[in-house]
Amino acid sequence: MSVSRQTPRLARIADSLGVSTATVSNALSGKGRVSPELAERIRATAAELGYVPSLAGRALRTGRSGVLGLVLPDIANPLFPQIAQAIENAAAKAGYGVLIADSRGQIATQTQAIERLLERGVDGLVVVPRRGTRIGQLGCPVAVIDSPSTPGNTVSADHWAGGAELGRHLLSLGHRHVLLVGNSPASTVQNDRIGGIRAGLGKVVAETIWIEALEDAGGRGCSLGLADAVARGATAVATVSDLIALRALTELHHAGLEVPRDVSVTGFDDLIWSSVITPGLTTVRMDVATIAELAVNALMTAIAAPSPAAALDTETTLADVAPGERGGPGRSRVERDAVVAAQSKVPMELVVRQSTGPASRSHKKTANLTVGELIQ
Amino acid sequence: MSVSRQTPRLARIADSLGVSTATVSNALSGKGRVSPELAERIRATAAELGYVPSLAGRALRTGRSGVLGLVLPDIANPLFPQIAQAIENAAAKAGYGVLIADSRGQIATQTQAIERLLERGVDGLVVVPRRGTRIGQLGCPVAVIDSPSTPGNTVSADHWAGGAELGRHLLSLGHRHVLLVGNSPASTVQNDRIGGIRAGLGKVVAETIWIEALEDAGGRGCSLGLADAVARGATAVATVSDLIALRALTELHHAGLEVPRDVSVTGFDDLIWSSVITPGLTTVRMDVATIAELAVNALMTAIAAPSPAAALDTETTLADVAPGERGGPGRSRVERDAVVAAQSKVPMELVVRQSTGPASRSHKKTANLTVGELIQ
DNA sequence: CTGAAAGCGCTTACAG
DNA sequence: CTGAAAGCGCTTACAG
Repeated sequence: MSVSRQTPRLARIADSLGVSTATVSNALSGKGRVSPELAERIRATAAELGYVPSLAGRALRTGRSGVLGLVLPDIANPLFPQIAQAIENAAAKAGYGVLIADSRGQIATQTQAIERLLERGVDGLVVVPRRGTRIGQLGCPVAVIDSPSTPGNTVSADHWAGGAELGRHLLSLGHRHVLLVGNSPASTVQNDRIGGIRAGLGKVVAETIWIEALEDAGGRGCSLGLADAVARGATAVATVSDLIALRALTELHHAGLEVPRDVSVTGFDDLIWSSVITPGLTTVRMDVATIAELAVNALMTAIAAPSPAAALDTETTLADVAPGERGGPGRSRVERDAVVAAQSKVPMELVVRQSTGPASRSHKKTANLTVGELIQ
Repeated sequence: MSVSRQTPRLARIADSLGVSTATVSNALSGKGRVSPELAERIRATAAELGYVPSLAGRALRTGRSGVLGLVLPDIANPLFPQIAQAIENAAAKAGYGVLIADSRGQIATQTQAIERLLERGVDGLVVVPRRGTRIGQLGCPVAVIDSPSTPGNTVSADHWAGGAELGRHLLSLGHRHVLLVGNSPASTVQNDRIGGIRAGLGKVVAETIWIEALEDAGGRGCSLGLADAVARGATAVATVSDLIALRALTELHHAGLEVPRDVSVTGFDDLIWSSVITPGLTTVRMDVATIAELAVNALMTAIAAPSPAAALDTETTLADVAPGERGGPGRSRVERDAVVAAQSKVPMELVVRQSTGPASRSHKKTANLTVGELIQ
């Protein structure tokens, strides 16, 4: 591990070379106002001295912190690590740091989280909003990662297309009666996924159940009635997330139904354990890296541009800028105010594993008794 | 959502009240050098104007960024969300932000991640180190979250005690032959957990298998030989993580063994889905909130103290401080250099669910055939 | 109790 | 091509 040492400042480099700090700054930032030779010498000394620029000084002068904020809805969502990693990655590439905040369940907390990040002077915000929340003008560029159905400007996976591909997959396996399982109808992501699956399935009978509604009636962790659905003729259970798929898998198992022999099961997200379990879960994966890159790049553009992005937004608060406050260092953040304008959809990828198989009608109701149970 | 507005600076408050910025600063920071009445008026105007201090200005002046860095080993580890949330939470309480970085698989990346955070001027670092990595002197206070067996200064869950409690639980259920499943013998956390379980089990036969070794031979996702172990007389499979437990659960299921009737299964960590599956997984939960608080508080102490914490560490690099560089704003970070000294162990909590039950010897080998299979 | 002044480290017009 | 100067917003001795 590196041994700590006295971090020299710009002035020290300037002193040791007998030049001005301005020249050192120019040389290091590569703006080309310095002769190539001098620039080279300066870079060499900087490297030798182990110079690390003070972000605080730069931030104060430029009015930019070099930091992005990441606001997550429910950190308990296992998708979080993927997103956080991808964003951090993309941000690092752009030379930015990532400050995290989560809105832990509460809707009010989301606002506070954003507020905190804003107070810390983030240059931009990546928000994965809570269900039913809309992110408005915030005082800095914002990229929203959500469903494409979300009104406003977002970057997201094409949940609908992913669902459609999954639907076609099930259709091609001969499934003609599919049970769709979502968690909350308030989620646009889930609605997109279900809508896509339905479209992919075409005329296939597809009934949808929402866990939230079931649990309101039957209590947390209540049965999803999967065995009943199978008894009624369903040959596949398509869920909107791997987490729900896991619950379905075990409920079916508990009912003595075997996957995929008796019934196929699918998820969404390709969470870490989806490939570990037996049978492996057929699921749909989003390209988080690409989504993160789009979001971060959009922010970078908005941050770099003085205000053009804001011009694309009708609700921009440019008028709020006090006259005589324009330009110069430390200029109001309002001028860069903008919600990232590009609405992008990133394709999803179907991952077929063993949890889906041909629809079979041969399944016997008695299959839910094991030999052991018969003997006892 | 809040409408963005021109953020006024200290001077504006000072101007509008006809006082000096020094007085405003003093009033707002509550250092008590201002008459109560004036202080009150200042606070009122600040609130009215929507004053938000510039962290950049403060950072530059005080030499402190108000930000902590969080370095995570493998962000894919599902434990990450819990830790990240807990740290963010604890940091927010202390008025600190959290900058994330992950070492994505590579060991070298961990060093880079730390470096990046350091360059951003974090005041302290919380590191969950990669297996086999040791975190040395870094140039700022560091709190390591790992196993208590890790040499050096750490805060962690008492994995050993948690394992012991689990072992006693299995013992009390009558288990006399337990299979322990770990991932890598290089992990001190896993060794602690397994050591604890063994201790709790007392004289019970306990064999340990390491997945890493198995997969080196049998390939990724190979069988863990659980059914064989059961055939040899094992009545319980105790794993070092819920993720492994999930794999065990499905492998056992696949082999036609029923949990907990034929064999009990336990995990560690109480991941989100552990209560969702059927049967619910018996596991051991760490008090992440407490761990995070200890880590953050330790950092706060080290940050506040000029250097005392460093004095506790024999490897401190105090000697590196250039003479004449002590004290004053912007003073070298080296002086605050310190690895948090307190080695703390936080108790873990056993969560008993349906995946563990009494040891039963009555299990029939034929149980892995379902009626359906017999008929076909 | 209050204020004038200095300075943290940087970048950016502006002059030369 | 290079430098002197100003200033981002804050806090902290130091005087009064």
